[in-house]
Amino acid sequence: MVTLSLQGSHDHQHCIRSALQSAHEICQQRGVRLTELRRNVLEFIWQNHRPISAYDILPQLAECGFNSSPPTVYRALDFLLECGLIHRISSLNAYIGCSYPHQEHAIGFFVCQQCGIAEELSPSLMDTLDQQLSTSLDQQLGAEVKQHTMEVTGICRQCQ
Amino acid sequence: MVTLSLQGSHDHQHCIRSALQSAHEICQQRGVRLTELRRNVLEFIWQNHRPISAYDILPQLAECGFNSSPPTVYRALDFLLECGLIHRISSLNAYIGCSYPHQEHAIGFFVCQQCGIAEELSPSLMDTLDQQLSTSLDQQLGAEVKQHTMEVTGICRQCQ
DNA sequence: CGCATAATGTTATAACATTACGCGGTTAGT
DNA sequence: ACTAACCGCGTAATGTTATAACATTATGCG
Repeated sequence: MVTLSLQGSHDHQHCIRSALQSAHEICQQRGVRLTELRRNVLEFIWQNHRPISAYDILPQLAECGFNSSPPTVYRALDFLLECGLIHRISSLNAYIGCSYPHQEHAIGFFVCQQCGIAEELSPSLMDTLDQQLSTSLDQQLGAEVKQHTMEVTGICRQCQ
Repeated sequence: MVTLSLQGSHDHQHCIRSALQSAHEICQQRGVRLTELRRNVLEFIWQNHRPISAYDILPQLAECGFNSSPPTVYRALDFLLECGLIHRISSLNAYIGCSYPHQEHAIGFFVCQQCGIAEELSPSLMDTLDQQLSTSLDQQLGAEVKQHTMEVTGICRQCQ
């Protein structure tokens, strides 16, 4: 699933449905429960391709009649992160849906400085970078790479 | 200046002196003032190769007789960031001295999960990654890269 | 049913960062 | 030398993000 969110308009309802469907499959596969609360949080995150903060989710939970205190949303976020259904963009303290939930992959994002939209870097691109990195880090520092996250900022096509 | 902090023991006094010397030069060059407060903060950050949080710096400022309230330290941090003398590692909410203060460069770090030490990725490695990225992002998203930060975690040589 | 465990509710607090206002010293223009 | 503008810093208050600790409710299983 590739969202193409930066490549012009798209059927975002499709993104949402697809994300929920994937979540369903992955949770089933893992034997964990996609509860209503968790599904709601995931849906809020998928409202658009903009990273959303934990505290922006809280009032939306309140509207749906859920308890809305920080632990509630953070527990749901932790669960979704754990399942690889969402990612955290640490430079923004914000969360965003994973565009490639069915594959293990290194995590990277392009974030537009202007409009705030974010697009996940493709696993294949991340793989390429990964190889460069692993080799170089081993050579230069004798260090072993476990995981990496990458946050690139720039100007997206629409804003140019 | 390459710190080699992950490659075994090193003369850390040299790191500190070198960092302060560079800071002096760069500030002079830019026509900005490296005040006592700012120099002290830089020195605290260079105590070791571990990222340090803003709130860890505060009590140390207090010991030296400086005012110690958040704005004081954040102003100094902003100044040092602006001058490229330190970097912020956003996944840790922490700050660390720049190992390559004399060159403009993309910013990346290796962080050891075990011991917390951090090492800046060399500008040459970052350049290589940069090229990959710029090309791919242009092709895949039509987006233009302005800046990127990279945070890689793993196990350093000492901890292996 | 009765139990173990998972999920959520609730209260409080920790950790990180910024806004707003003011004051004293330095400096540039007249 | 006067003074207006700016810079660096002090201070108080507040905003934002995240977690700890404990209580309660829901779910699944023997």
